[in-house]
Amino acid sequence: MSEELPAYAERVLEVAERIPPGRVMTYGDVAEWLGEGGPRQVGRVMALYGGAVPWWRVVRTDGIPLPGHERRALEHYRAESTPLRLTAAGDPRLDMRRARWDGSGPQDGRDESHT
DNA sequence: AGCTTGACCGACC
DNA sequence: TGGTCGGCCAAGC
Repeated sequence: MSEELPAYAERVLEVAERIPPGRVMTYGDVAEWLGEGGPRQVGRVMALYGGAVPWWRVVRTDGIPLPGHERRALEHYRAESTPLRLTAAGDPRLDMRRARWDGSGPQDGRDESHT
């Protein structure tokens, strides 16, 4: 029989669902936490099957909202109180320093050092 | 078997 | 802040 969902993809989605609200992980973080594959592989999985999980919590390291879904993503970020930051150009980007979640330990740490 | 592409990343300027 | 470059790994052609 054939698997509709590759085992690797299943693991990636599992991690994505594990990310607590108000927090995000980068593609690279997911790959590293998973211990296999790379950012691009994670990105591929998200592109294909990401619709079934909180895809807006998996982002690029630069914190730029997913192109093409910015509106949807920003709505979620606002609802989850995800740390955002406004650029000089006025573009909303994720405040990665505060929003990034390494996946280890409890989901806190939104307050560390200031600026 | 070789080249291109992609929901990437880090270094550099 | 933003553009370029090299590296990365798997899928498609």
